[in-house]
Amino acid sequence: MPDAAAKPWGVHAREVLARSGRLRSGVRDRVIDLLAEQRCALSAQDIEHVLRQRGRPVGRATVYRTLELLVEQGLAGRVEVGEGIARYEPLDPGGDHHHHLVCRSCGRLVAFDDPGLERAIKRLGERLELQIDEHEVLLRGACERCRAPAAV
Amino acid sequence: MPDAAAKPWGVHAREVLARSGRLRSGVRDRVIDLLAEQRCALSAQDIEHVLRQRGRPVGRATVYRTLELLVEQGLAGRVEVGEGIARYEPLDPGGDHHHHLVCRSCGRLVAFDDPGLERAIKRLGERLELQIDEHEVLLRGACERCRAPAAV
DNA sequence: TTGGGTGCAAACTCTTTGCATGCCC
DNA sequence: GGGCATGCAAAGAGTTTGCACCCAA
Repeated sequence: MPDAAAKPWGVHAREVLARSGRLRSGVRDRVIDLLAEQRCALSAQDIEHVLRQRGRPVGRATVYRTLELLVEQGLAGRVEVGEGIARYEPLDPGGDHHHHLVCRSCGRLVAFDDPGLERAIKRLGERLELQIDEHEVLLRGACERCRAPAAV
Repeated sequence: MPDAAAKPWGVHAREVLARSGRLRSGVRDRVIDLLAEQRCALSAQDIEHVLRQRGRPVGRATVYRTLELLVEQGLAGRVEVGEGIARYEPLDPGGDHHHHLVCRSCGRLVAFDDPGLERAIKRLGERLELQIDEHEVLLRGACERCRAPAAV
């Protein structure tokens, strides 16, 4: 998730791409801006749809290629929530990260972070003979909206 | 993972299916037996290949239908490690569960369990306004074999 | 001008579905 | 005999690739 207090993610992303020798382009700018607006992950198709709705249609292949590039450069993360679709989200350059809950009722993806969980995973890595480079926690259940529909 | 000390998973699975009014069949028996042998998850294609190698070719559709049935009945679990392929593993009737590490070098899936991790997730559910029905933890890194190749 | 970027369409992979045939009870 | 189970092939969904055209530097 972008850290608004420091440098906006979009700016950071463009800098990293420029530094890696990539040309700047309209499509990449639009994809980056769209991701920068998000609080959570979007699928490639979401991105294609939104950009089309905004009157800036983009080729599907280009969306995938741009996302691949962002992931390669460590700018975006790929989240797999199952069902065979990948979602992408901006990654905090500071290294902070979070996990997701997929709501069974509304399908919404809710982000959260939890130091206790991080600690448990760190200890686990020490306990086992494993080297853990990355971890992903996915919860399935009901989000706060769907859990207490009457309260809303 | 099957609990060998109690009733073998394969026996349990056949009983559950029979109780739910399903016909017994050769293909289902073979898929159940193959899963029962495994220490960890297999993909639908793995299953198809192994059964073909054993001289008992099975239609792809039937494999998927059988796996779907096992998941429906709570007998098997679907593990999504990304890359768009689903893997299936026998589920301990006792409710015990574990998580996985995908090895970056050899692609092996290693199962592990960790009470600390379970506790952290339980607390997390209490802390947030979320109802957590299920959780999945996926680690990526190096398994013990690939981490210390010289030691083996 | 030139090499990277883009879009279209076709290819690919994993999975699901339709339908005729086969087998269990 | 009746219905579920099976297999084949075709359909689907998401993603990747090939290739000709376009644009930024």
